[in-house]
Amino acid sequence: MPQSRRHPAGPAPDSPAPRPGGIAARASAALASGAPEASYLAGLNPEQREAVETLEGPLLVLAGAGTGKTRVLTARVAHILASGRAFPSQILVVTFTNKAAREMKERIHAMVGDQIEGMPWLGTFHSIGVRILRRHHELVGLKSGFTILDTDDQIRLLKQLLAAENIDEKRWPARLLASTIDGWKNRGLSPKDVPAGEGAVFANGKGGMLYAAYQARLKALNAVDFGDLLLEGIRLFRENPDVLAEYHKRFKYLLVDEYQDTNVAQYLWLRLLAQGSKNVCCVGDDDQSIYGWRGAEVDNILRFESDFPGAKVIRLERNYRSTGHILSSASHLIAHNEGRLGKTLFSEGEDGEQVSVTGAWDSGEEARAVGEEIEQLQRAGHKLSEIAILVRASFQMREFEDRFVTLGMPYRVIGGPRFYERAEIRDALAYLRCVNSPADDLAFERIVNVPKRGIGDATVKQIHDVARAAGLPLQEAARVLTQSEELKPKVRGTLRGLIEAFDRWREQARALPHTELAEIVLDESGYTEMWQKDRSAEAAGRLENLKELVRSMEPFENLPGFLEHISLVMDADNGAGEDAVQVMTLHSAKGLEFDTVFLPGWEEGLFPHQRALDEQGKAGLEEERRLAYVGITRARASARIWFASNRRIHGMWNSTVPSRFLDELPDAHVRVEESRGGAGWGGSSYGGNSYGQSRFDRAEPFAASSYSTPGWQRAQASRARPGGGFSGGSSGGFSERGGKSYDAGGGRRGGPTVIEGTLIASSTGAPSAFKPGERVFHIKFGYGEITGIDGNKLTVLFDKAGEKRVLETFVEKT
DNA sequence: ATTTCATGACTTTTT
DNA sequence: GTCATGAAAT
Repeated sequence: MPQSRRHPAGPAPDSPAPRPGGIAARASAALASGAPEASYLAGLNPEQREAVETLEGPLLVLAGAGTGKTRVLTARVAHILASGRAFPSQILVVTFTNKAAREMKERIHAMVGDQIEGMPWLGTFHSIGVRILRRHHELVGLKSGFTILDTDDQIRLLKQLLAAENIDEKRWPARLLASTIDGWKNRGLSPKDVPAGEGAVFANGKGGMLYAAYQARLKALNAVDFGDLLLEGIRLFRENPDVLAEYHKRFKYLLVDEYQDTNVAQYLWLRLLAQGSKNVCCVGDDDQSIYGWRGAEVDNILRFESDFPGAKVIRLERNYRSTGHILSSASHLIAHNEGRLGKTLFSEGEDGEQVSVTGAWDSGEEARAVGEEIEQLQRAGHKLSEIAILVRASFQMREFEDRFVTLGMPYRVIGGPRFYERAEIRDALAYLRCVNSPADDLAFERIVNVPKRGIGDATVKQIHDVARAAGLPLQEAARVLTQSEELKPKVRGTLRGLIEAFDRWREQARALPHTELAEIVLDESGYTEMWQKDRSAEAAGRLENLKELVRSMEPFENLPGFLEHISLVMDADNGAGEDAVQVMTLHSAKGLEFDTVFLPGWEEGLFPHQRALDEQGKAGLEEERRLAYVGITRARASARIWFASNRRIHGMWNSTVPSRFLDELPDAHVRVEESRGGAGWGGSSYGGNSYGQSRFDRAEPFAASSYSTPGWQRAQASRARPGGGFSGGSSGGFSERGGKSYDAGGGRRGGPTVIEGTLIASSTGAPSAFKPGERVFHIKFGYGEITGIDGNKLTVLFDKAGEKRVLETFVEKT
């Protein structure tokens, strides 16, 4: 690592002392004189290399899917350091997620070694935002040690405000107000900036006022929400030019990842900081902008050149991930969008396998067939962790999960409720927050009656009244109240017990390590016991989570340190690595890649989602299309798209029409397949033939729907075509206009309906160790009673989940 | 104060 | 159909 030696050893990392001239000159001289190429440049293609080496002035790197965007960012940091143009502490690197920040950190570490230790300004927008606010808290009217509210706290606070204003929470839910305020904050609007008309939309003109009241409450609680971390930062910079100037001096180079996801507030924040050195490098892909619904402005990336005068744009179009057919399909699809900066991805790899499109009769068959294909892949030696199922909406996951549970196929759901969002974790954290800070009213409110200890709404209201009257935090108010005669003796006793417990824990906190303290708190509060008594399926997992929480505290110095970290980093590393099929939404798949990707549910209404079309019109459609593009480009070698002809929506069975996106795929790169599993596999898991019959009843107009016209037209056409039958047969239905024709799986089913029962009957084996009537426990479904046994498959009536068929290896006797 | 019942929503999700 | 939330019943 020659670059580490080039670095001056003299000044402390944080000292600005810029004397890059001499070093830079030496570095470039070394490069020019044909010195051995720096290791971080090895293997970069010409465009990547240009993006790494163009250090001065604004730069936009348009990096298509799989073109080595992170590689460029990390190499660029290495290059800045190696050339001695800046100290590690003078580089600002912002990402969106903690995960991205972590990965970036690791990869930079691999390149530059310990210099990464001197980079405190690598993190998410929000973590850097807090860092700045903590340094200048007094300038924005906050006391040191201000707390950061999570969404739950936010909603609770808003509910109180709505109640105080006598606004009907039914008609104007706090949740809606929260997202409205969030939206304003995303757009960089403080209460006075909200256009009057917009502020009036909520609760008959009270929206703007509520926003202002909310901000006032935050200040009173010495708290900020996530939006404030940026918004207050912007205000700080605008009102204090000297502070801004300090940061201008500090940040010589700014790097931004996933620029297409920035919202207006983030853009403003960044622009203020970038006005200093002007060396701002944004990396992103307008075609992967899929977060418009939470405030991301594709416009930011489209406007980059005019926002940052003199900006240079470099396109990375050489794809290293996917095979030819996959890449061509994705490119052809995304080309239907207008308003793109435009990139043409190419690869030098092989064409590989075509993208397959398969129709299934219904979502159940879709899951079954996909499950079967995965079993085949597994038998062929594919790793399960290289197979992903990417769905549009999370409700689609359940059917796959159920299927995998039945098959005994290991799977892992990515996303879903995150670790720190789980109720038990939030409760535990609320206890710790109360110990840490007696003034944390929101935390106190959360746990005052968890576990149930008889302190209900009425008592809480009394505490509130005392608190408001005396200007005390809730905990202190509660203490005062227990000293008075106002409470019933029983309630008074328990409340006093709780307050005393907190006092005791606070005392112990001085002496004990914080992990031990946490265990004591959870134990003595009765919280652990509450879950131990719980007989539901999740209880065991929750207790496990609590243990995990305590473990996760270990690396931290003390309790406050841990709590600060937690409020920003709401994710935990859910132990990856095991060999399991990955199930997730398209959104959470961004940035990942797999050998094989299944893309189920490509039907009008689901994908593109009806609501995106209704609410956002063309912009919504284009974002959905970008989502489709993201989905296809996740695949290295195999992309398999599915659609079902029937799907249950809100509990009702609906006929569906294949997605218009299927029309937009290029014929040459797509292979239309018939659903595997034909007769004998179709049908429902209920095993009832009444359902099989109804299938035929409903099937007629839809099963053979060709999709060479846009979705809704197709729907009209197929309805208007009574002769168009399901009986198209295994020849693959018929096609209009010579276009592609998709035959839903049901189409080739000519004979009598064979239900899954045949399969079950054939799976006889050794006598089961279980008996009907026995109580069992299942990791996913909880407790239940065996109602039937068939070989190694049990039918169990679960207390919570209803009747399910499961493999006996997945249950244990209770 | 707690349990049970009914009502309504039901895309995506980070910080 | 299913889940969460809020109001009536206990």
